[in-house]
Amino acid sequence: MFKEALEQHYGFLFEPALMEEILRFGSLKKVAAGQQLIEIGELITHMPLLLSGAIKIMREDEKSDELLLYFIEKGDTCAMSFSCCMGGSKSDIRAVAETDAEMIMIPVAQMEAWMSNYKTWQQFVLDSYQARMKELLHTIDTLAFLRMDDRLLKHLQDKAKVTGDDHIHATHQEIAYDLHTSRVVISRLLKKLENEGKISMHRNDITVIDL
Amino acid sequence: MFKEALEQHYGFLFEPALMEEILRFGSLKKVAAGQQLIEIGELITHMPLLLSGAIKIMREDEKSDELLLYFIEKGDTCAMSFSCCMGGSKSDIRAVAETDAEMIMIPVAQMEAWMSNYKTWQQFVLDSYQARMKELLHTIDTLAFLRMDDRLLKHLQDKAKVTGDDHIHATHQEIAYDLHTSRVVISRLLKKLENEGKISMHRNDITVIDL
DNA sequence: CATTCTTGGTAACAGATGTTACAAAGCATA
DNA sequence: TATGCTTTGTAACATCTGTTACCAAGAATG
Repeated sequence: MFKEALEQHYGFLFEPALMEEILRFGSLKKVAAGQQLIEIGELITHMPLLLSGAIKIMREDEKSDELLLYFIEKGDTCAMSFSCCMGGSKSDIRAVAETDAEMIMIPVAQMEAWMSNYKTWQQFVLDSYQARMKELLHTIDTLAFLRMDDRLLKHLQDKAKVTGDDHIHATHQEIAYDLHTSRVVISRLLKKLENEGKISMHRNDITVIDL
Repeated sequence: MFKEALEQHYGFLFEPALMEEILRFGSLKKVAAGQQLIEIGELITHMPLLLSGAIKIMREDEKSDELLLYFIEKGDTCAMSFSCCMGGSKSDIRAVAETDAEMIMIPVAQMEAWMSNYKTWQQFVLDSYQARMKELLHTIDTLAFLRMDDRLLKHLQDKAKVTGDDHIHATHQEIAYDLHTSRVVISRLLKKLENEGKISMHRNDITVIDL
């Protein structure tokens, strides 16, 4: 059962009666790193409460160009999934497991009921919206005000943080996709960061020194 | 009184009892174009319901570099002001009247009460969040996937739309601030757009042809 | 060991954007 | 009209980012 993990991450947020309901209607979902959770345009039927691991949220344009928006960690949920559920609309984003992850999936019907019946749930949903909004603003700051070298370093630091490991296992090409640039640009800037002593590099392994 | 305008833009959204309360607790605020409504870091005590005109929402970094996030029009509200109010936190954005504008200001205390008591208000707040989230995603798409010439044209089109006037009265410098670039770049690209027949230019007046 | 595939390094170039500097045009006002 | 201020045009250059091409190092496999 996932009772313990739920208690640990959400027990202080939700009232006992609501915890009961979550246990009753929620189902545990385990995913492996790299697995896709939601695709753009897909209808969302459940909302995830993350228990462990990290999820990366991506955006894509018509030309299939990608961009990493932000990571979601334990104790978080995806407020966008909520808004999509409620409105019966389709997902604006793609969600991919960054690490192995566990989450509780709540069906739409319950969410709507809880919104009226549980003050703590209402607050949780509003807080989630606010948190995601802040993340999006942060993403905008990064895009508008930083150059690629700083964006890259920040990305590596973020990635080290959510995985809890200062060793990053990713190819230059994968990083390039996240930041919406080309592999050559990433290789060039990584070399520069290494010369500046902020990272060290080996094949398929970047160590973030400047955390 | 602002009863008529309120009925017109929000009557179909809110139940009669809630309309009553809005009339009782809300106060009308009129602002002139260019006037600042909210500054970054400021504590927010009221939430606006826009009746007429348009508001532009700006972001700023530590170096006082600016960026236009999006416009708010009649029938909209600023979901971020809501989240700030509820959390008692400070504003992440600056709001400036793009045109003369009228709005109803709702005090924090009422908003919180209505959230529990009026289903239609709850829905309105959630819809606002979703709408603002979509705007932010749109802003991110623009920053990540478009080059400056397309961003500029899009900006001019947006501006024409919210003011309801295809003549834009702005200096190149002002446009440069909104898009976070330099005046020279804007002059260069405007000239290019003019050559392409998408706009025509005179001093302090750009006419958007390609709407 | 030889071969193949993946990954990373680098050069050379193109294009977009940012910067500085200066001139010219338009507007306002003495 | 003369003067000064604001706004715009443009050249020249620097820098950043993206693209293409090719090679080399490392890993995997026969």
